[in-house]
Amino acid sequence: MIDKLEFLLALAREKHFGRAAEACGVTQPTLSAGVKQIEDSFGVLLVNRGSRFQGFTPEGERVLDWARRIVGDARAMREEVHALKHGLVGRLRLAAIPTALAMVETLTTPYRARHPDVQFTVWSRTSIEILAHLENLEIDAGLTYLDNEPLGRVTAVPLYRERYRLLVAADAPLGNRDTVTWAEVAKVPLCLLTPDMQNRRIIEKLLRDTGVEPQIMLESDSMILLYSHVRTGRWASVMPSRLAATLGLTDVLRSIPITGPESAHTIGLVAPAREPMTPLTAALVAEARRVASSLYD
Amino acid sequence: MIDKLEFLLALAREKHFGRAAEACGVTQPTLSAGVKQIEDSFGVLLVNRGSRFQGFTPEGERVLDWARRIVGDARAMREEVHALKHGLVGRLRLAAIPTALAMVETLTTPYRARHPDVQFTVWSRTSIEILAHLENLEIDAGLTYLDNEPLGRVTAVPLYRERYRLLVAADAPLGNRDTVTWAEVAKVPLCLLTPDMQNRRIIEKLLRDTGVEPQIMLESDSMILLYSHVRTGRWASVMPSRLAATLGLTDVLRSIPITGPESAHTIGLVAPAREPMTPLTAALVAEARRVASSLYD
DNA sequence: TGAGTTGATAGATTTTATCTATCAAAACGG
DNA sequence: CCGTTTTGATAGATAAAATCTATCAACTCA
Repeated sequence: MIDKLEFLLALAREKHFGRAAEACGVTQPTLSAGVKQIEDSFGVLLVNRGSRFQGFTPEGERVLDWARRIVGDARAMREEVHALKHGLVGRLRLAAIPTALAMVETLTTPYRARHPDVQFTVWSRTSIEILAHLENLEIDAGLTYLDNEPLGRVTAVPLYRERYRLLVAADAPLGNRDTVTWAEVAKVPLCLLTPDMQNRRIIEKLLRDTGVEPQIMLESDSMILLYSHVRTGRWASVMPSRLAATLGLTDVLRSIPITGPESAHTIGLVAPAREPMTPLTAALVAEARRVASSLYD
Repeated sequence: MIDKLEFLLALAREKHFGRAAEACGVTQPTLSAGVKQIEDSFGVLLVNRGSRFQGFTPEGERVLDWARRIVGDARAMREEVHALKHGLVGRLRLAAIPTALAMVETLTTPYRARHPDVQFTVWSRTSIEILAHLENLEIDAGLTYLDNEPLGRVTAVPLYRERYRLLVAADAPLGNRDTVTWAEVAKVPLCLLTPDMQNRRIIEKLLRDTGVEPQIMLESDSMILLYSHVRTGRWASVMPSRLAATLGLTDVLRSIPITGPESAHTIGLVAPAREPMTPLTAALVAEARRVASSLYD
């Protein structure tokens, strides 16, 4: 039964019987039969078909919701029993928004000191993708904005607040200033994240609110790419202050506080609101709570 | 997998492989194999055995906890899908403490008016049994005390407060009074519920607190039996006022308010804290919230 | 129209689940 | 202390299911 529910989850993820089957490690007829069996046992069609996958019926959506929970609980049960016997061992699957990637270390380092046998996989994702992956049990926790998108059924631990700085060469326009305003920044050609990133949307709104149309000369989904451009001293960018500090400055590069309208954007850890959580995730949330006090201002 | 977890739940209930198997509708070797299979898949012993069932290991208790949730969620999923197709149909399994039995009607009658196809099974149980049955998924909801025993993971809806009256013949001692005190009641020979009932313990404490050793002439787990004795006019009892009113008085029988220390005992509906609840249970909780306002004072 | 995609179906095969029958160990009772 | 009963494990046979390969029909798109 639970494996059939996993078929459904894979189908929701892949929107394709063949690929869902592959993801589950079975053949396509097996997955089709599994889905059909759930439908028969419930006496309701769950998937709209017509020579191809066409989404779920309303009943299917409800079953999907339950399936996520049941499958998640079943995994949590396995993990907990395993932890009782072998201690905290396994792999935590995390995702973080690009501007928070450099902060992941503040969680993983003390976590590893406490639980040396836990391994990590960390993906760089948009805030929306992080919530979707959390929902689909593809990650155990995420680092993302807590105060914008609706979060859903998650436990959230605030970690710190994003404040922005202009990264610019000392000999470029504005490069000699101690502080700048958003209105001034809006007139500088910038390198920013791609528009699917919430950070880009936040910064772009702050810039536009000054009445000036910002010039985005270069965009990327990689902070490393942005930073490597800015480092040449020939490009400018706006970055969270902590990130700028982590990446480090050169003698030609300055990180200048931006004054003016402060928009509060809290970044924190999000994990499924499962009670109890899996031991690995529970330990991460505990670590986040500990770390939060030393970061948050 | 889920059916194996049901085996575990049955075993926890019956504490006996043979009876658990019978309860699941399988043979004993089948159930034994099912339990063993879970143990193998987790790599941990869950049940202490030694020629007979000897309880669960610590890991077993944890698995049991998860199993209750997973099995409950799986049932809720089935019920919800069924309700989407056929409306609210099925059977609600309830239990109530004896003194609340006469109040069940205030929930079931309006419920039935709204959902005519739902059937009911109602058991008379002690407050402790009700919580245990709720835990074991043997009932969907219960009517019991909300403010004494620890309730556990349940949703509780307060319905009304139990206040006590002396039921006594008009020509018996105290029979001519408009009010009596607990100290006076303690000197009258009484019929009460058996000591496993919380109501008995509550009343007995109120009586003892007056310093007099109460005389319990007759005890039973059935309110009907107590009432039929009191109705003869030759026995006396202490009952919640609402119950006395429901059962009705005769011309020789009086229901006299008891003054003195008021101990608050709220009675309410308890249902599993599942999110979302099964549709049948959700409707009952909704009904309870509606009814509560008209009952509670 | 023809190649490529997609999911359902048929039939064979393997795997799993379950049953009956039996056994060994412990508990019980005189 | 010895038969009897209770209890859960085990063996072997059988039934049920899950899964695979191969194929098909419907649709899509160039």
